[in-house]
Amino acid sequence: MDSNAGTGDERYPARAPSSRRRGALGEEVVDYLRNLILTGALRPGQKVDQEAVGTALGVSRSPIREALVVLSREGLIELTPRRGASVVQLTREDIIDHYALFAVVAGRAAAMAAESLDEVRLAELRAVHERFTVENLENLQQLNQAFHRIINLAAPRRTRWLLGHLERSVPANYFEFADGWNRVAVDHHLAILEAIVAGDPERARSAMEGHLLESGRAAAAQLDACGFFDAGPDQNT
Amino acid sequence: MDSNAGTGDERYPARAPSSRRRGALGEEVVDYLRNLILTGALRPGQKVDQEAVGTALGVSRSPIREALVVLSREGLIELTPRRGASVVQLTREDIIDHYALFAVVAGRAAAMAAESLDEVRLAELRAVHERFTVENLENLQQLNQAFHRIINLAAPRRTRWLLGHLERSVPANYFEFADGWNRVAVDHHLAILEAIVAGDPERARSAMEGHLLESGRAAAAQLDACGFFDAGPDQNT
DNA sequence: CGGATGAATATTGTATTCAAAATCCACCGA
DNA sequence: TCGGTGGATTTTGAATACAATATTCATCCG
Repeated sequence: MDSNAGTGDERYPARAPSSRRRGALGEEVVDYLRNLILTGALRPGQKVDQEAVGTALGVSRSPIREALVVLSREGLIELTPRRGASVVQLTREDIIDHYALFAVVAGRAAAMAAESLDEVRLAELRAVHERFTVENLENLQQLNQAFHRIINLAAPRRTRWLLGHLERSVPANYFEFADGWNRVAVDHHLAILEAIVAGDPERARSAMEGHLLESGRAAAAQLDACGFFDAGPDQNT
Repeated sequence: MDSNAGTGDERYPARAPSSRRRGALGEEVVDYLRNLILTGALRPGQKVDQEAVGTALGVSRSPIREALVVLSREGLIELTPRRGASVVQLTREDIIDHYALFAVVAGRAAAMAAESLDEVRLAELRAVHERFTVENLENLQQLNQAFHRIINLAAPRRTRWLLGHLERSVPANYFEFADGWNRVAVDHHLAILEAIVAGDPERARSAMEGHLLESGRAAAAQLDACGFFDAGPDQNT
């Protein structure tokens, strides 16, 4: 008697309509499903039941369909023509690889930041870094994003766009800052900051690359600990 | 009396149903629209009329909607919540930037290829390169893709995935091999090939990066000549 | 004569319906 | 007992229907 209470719901947690502005309903579904996947609630290989998700969120299948398309483009689910959507099995190699890509792209942004950031932005960057070192609260995630966002502002549009995508579609955001990882991150950020302040593109690049490669290792370790990689493909087709 | 013949069509060229396998109908629409955008038939800023596209292709709005989502994720169109889809204005900077991203990612793949390609793949690579130097036909595009695909095989899954995306969503594929660009490309490919054969990752990386940065410049020049960047945002909203 | 206002129209986002394909399940035969 | 076969059920992909918002266009007021 744990689920499937007669007429309605299933293994998808229901959710309140939540200020449903008409339009962009699809995005809501995307977030919902991405969370389920990246937190491991939906096991790899598991099939995504459109109808079930629909009733869980109280929407029709149309926006869900669109959400599935988005997630398939992000590489989180696989969309086989007449057989529906199933969660992709992310391996440790995928995570490491993903962060390596992140590293080269963000490294590019950092190099450009070292060349072109003005004093105002630099001050902002310093301020965010300062708060990052001080706070031991749980908005570390936000401060971290703010730090990187300022740097990314120096990159041209397409690069910013790609960085956004790379940032979104990886599970580690949810766990990265457990452990003492933030201690390490502070050091990394300091190195990046100094290189940018010094106006040294190559040093900024390699500092950023190193930071993200380390992040990848940390993320992989965290996911390992959470058993994210353990369960082989779920066999409920 | 050029278009709008009474009841039906519009500025979207009609197209035969073309072996419509049920399922993956959305992909067909994606290709159709991407062509229109990347060849410049659809001007930047121009709005995409779902209904019109639907009647032009003889399908309903559902698959078109999905296609628009895909293209928005590729950065080719912008999707504003209650106002529909409009073609993104790609600037010269976007193209250059795009190729720069392509360069760092493909460079990574080339470096890995230099480390891990086995004799069989190397032979394939040499063969493709050989045909590339000889042929002056118009399947240069395909040979070029084959060349890069073999190299990309050495990269891990996520990198291959990203390369696929980067390759698709850029207009230059349609024009790159005009002019005497293929003469230059042959030299570049040779340098890459030699570096990989020599098993020198760093040389392979920088050869590949250089190749793609040059490609970017060539592509931008081509697009320039075609007037791709000229027309400011079309004002038919 | 110009600009604001409001109804008429068009277009979107979402829900619902429908046909085809896939999955499931019971029955049959070896 | 096991595997194949045929039909019932489920689920998908696409088309249609409907409600809400945008847009257009004509009118009215300054």
